[in-house]
Amino acid sequence: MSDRGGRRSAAESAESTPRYLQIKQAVLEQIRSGVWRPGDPVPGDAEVARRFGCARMTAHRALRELADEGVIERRRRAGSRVALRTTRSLLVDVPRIDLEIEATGAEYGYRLLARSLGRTTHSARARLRLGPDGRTLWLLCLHLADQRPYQLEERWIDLAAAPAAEHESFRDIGPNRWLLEHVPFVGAEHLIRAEAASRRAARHLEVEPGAPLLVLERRTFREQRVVTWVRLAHPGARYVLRTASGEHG
Amino acid sequence: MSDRGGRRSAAESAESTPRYLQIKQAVLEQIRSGVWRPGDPVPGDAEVARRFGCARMTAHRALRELADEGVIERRRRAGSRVALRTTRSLLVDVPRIDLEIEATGAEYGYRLLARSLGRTTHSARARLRLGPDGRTLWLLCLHLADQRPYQLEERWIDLAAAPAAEHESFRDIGPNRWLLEHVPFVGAEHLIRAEAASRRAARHLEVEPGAPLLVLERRTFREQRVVTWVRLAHPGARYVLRTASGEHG
DNA sequence: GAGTGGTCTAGACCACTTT
DNA sequence: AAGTGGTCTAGACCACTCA
Repeated sequence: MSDRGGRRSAAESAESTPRYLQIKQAVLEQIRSGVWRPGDPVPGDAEVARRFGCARMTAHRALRELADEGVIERRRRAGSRVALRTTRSLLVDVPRIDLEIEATGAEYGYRLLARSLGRTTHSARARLRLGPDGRTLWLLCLHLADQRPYQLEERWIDLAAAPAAEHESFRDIGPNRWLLEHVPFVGAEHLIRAEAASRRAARHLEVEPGAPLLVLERRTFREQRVVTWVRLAHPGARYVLRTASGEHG
Repeated sequence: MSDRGGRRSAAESAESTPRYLQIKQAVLEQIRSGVWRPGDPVPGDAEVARRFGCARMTAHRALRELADEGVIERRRRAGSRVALRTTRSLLVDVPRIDLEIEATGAEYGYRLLARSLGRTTHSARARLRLGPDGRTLWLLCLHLADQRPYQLEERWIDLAAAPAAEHESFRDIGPNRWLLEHVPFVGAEHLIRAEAASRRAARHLEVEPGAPLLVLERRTFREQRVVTWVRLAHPGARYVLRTASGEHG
């Protein structure tokens, strides 16, 4: 009588694909093939439920997910339409550095280059939204893949937000991994830019000064406070960011 | 008797926030505050439904969305746990160039620098997955903000996938906008890298040769076929990519 | 005012995984 | 074998918005 829940006739679907996914795929197919173009109306909950012979909730879930993904736009009374996609959003994966390197089969290496308490620059203070009495820990680290420089990490940690960091040497464990394990759950804000390598960065990354670097800056939040700010620099010639799988066109 | 559907006692929630969102927020709060740490068990559908006095479907939706967002991990029989977040996924906004520039208050400008039929390089052929007889249109365009170079766009279009492009001059409309309006719906694949400016790119972007450029490459698909491949280069000193709003930490 | 989407329920069956 | 998540239903009420 049914294949995975509810009541569905066997004739309607020999597949085990959930009904709401079948609906999503059918709608996407209409859009992909160009039958329904941007701005065109899309059948609503009731119509889809009727066509597919399912409950409105099932049709609704399919259409709601398509709306969440930006494929269609839904408005009460006005109905649903194929979205006018003016912006593309792009889901980029930023894995933990050691796992990323080991995933390629290379050997991961880590070196702490410098560690300093209290030497807080003015700009770091601003980026951390630090008060005048705020204390920070500053770290400079190098991550290596098969003994070659892979990423230069410069980091500030607000010691009020993560006090335990003061007593951690960071000689054997990278700050990223340490923070992931010691700061529970956080939001983040990222910038991606291209920069010319400074003399210091060039020396550590073993590139020419002025060489292009792909730089990722991240501010990490916990309850409105900036816990840490980090700058991750990669030699441009050896590194790319890729979109995660899935359709985010 | 209820405030937005179903049956809910007024005492339970004077707010108009949907029940499933209240549940999501409550779970997130436990995780954010560190009460539930990565790897810790999270109450399942039935338990949440009991605690919040709602139907299991409502609890299920909240937990399912948290799982979709990567906050928790769910496994049958084993139950739900706070996710061990080893990778960060990062949602980057790539708006349509003209809207992006005009949003800053600057005047948008566009210039077609070159247009060529059939001059398909070997590497372009490979990137487009083109057969030996495939024909392409090649374009080089410059996008300006207040008369200053902002983005250099180099593009190949597979004429078999978008035949109408052959008869479009692209002198007055950018290929991005044209394609958005003429190719219905597509998937895409992105690369982000830092590169040193070639002589040609430097001349057009008015930077020194070798200056760092932030380069975004995009392959756009329609039904398994590559419709177009584009390389968007920005002067590193004047451009950053930002994450879209929301928590993707 | 009427139609559309948004949410909720109570119950149901199934699939998967661990015990 | 049992417990958990995954899906589905039929019905319901509400909110928003357009005509």
